[in-house]
Amino acid sequence: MATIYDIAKEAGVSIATVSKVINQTGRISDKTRKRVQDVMKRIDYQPSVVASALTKKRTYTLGLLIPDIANPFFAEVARSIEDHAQLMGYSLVICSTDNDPSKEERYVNVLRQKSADGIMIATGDRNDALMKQLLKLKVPIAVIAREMPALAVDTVLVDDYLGGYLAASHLIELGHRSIAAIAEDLSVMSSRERVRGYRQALEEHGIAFDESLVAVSPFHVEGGKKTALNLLGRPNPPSAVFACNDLLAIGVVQAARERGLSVPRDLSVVGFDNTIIATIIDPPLTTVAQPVQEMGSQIVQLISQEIDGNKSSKQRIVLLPELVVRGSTSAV
Amino acid sequence: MATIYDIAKEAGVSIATVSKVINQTGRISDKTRKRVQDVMKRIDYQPSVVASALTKKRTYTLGLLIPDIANPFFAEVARSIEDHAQLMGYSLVICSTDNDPSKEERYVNVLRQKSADGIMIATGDRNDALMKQLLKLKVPIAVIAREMPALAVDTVLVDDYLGGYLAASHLIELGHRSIAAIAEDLSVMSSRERVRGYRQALEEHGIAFDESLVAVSPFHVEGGKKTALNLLGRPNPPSAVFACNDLLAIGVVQAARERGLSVPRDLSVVGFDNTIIATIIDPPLTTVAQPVQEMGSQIVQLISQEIDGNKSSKQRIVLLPELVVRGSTSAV
DNA sequence: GTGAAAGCGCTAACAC
DNA sequence: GTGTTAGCGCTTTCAC
Repeated sequence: MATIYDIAKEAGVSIATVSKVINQTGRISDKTRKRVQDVMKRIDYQPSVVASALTKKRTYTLGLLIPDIANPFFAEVARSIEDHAQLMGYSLVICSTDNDPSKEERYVNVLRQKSADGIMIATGDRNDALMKQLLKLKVPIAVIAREMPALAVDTVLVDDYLGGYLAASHLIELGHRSIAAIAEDLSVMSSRERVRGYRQALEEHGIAFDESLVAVSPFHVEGGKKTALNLLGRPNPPSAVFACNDLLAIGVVQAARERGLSVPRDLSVVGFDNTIIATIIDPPLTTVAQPVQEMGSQIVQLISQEIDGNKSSKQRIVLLPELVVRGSTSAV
Repeated sequence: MATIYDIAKEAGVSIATVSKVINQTGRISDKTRKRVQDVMKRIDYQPSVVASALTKKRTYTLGLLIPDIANPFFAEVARSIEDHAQLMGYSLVICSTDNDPSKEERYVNVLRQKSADGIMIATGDRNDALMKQLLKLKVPIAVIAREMPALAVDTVLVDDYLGGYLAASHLIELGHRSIAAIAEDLSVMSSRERVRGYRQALEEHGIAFDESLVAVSPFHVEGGKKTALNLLGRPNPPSAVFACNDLLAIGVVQAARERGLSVPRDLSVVGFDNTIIATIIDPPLTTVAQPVQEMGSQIVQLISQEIDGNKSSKQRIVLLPELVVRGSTSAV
């Protein structure tokens, strides 16, 4: 690998001069700049970020903590973040934690050792100890698609409450009165908010809230299916289900099928996230869309401001979800 | 951030000693080792990888070039690679290139500047210039799920030919005689091989190969759908379709539905990859499974050996695909 | 406009 | 067993 010394020698200047043309700092005559640039191009010289990081204290690397990159929703979020990060000159290190606090901690330590410029977090609601630590260490962090109510931290998320409200309202307008909800995990804020929005819609329309219609499920297809099978096996099964994410919703659709029910004729289903999956299944899923592109853009914005230090106070950016009506819902 | 000097001072030793306990090199008495370790723990000291990288020439970072992390197949591959990389002490920088040579080049330059220890490539078949360059630069590389026939480079992939053969044989055994194939892109080796396997199966069973039944399509759902609509609109539509990946297969299923055909009663469909999507749709998709876990494990193995230099020659590891029979295929 | 030199946090050779 | 010291490839002051 060529170093700055090779370039300097070849161009007949000092390494300081080369450094200045690389970083476009100081004042260099057009003539020497051109000469240096030519040499760099000819040698195919790539300045070492690791060397410059040592003095500049910048690695141009961002960590992304997510539950699982193989989960379609988070994969889409990651892609959006990657693109925006790239535009701002950052690379992305992905860290799939499975929401496991010990993996979270291990990954955070790796990111610290590698001097990541910032860490974006979409995992570990329960683990606010982690974030407190990061905050104390002054590591720039930003949270996406999660809510950390008690912590002063930059956040971008969707209005989950509104999302739940939109989903339930849609079903109510279609004439449904017995609407179940399947949540991922009520200890997770966003899940709770979605259910709260659902409940609010019911109440506004004078529908009594039935606690037993709210179920909690592991957040994958199987979980949704099992939970829905229970719900549908009740004496008075619901005519519609609001699932807190698309994977759960698919599970509900599968459960309906297994019970010999047709979606949407016998059972309406609304999901959440609007992942690729929602468009792929049959019937296509009515779901609450998160503006993933915008979220990626905003979080990269937030963390890069945080890194640059031109940021007086923390922000919480709340984006509005949108209901996407497809084929999995219909009038009773 | 605490440095090695802080630890040394606090523990009353030299920085060399601290370095030795960090790296478990040299000989240190148990007593001083313990003292140093205690201090490190107390201060929550994280050794700087960027500083050590400068002398060790190791960043413990691997680049992963893929078409799109939001594509379920590649997301699953990435997850597998991430896990195995982590076990070997490496972090993963993901680079979604959209198969765009200019993005590939940009990402490769970033990875070089950051001194990534190695680059894993699952993108850009056409772009063997890129790989030649990397090879010449002595950057450790390994290719996954792609084939670079003319290049001496470590590779792990599935036997695509066998995969196509398995898919077609399955359909033939079910009594199908008019079997279409939809390929992603015939300039891509793996696609070509899958079609070749399909063709071989036909010939072995004395079924005349009909060129017009092989179609090429953009590799997403919409593409598969459009292509399948054409195929199904022919005077003698096929009774079965082998699609070269699950996304295309979904498109075929959607097309069938649009034509009022039932899958598998009127049309059998086989996919490739066995992504989460195959299990989610209705009917669940019969598909050729790639052993994603094993592939991730193998490629990390290969590249880490390459990095460590204990590797005399390049290898090409060919894993065997397996047909997973689900509900999208049936006898004619 | 340009260059000399100190220093970023660490490793590794060598001395003791 | 432990410490001294010269780099690793770059940035940044400060002189000229």
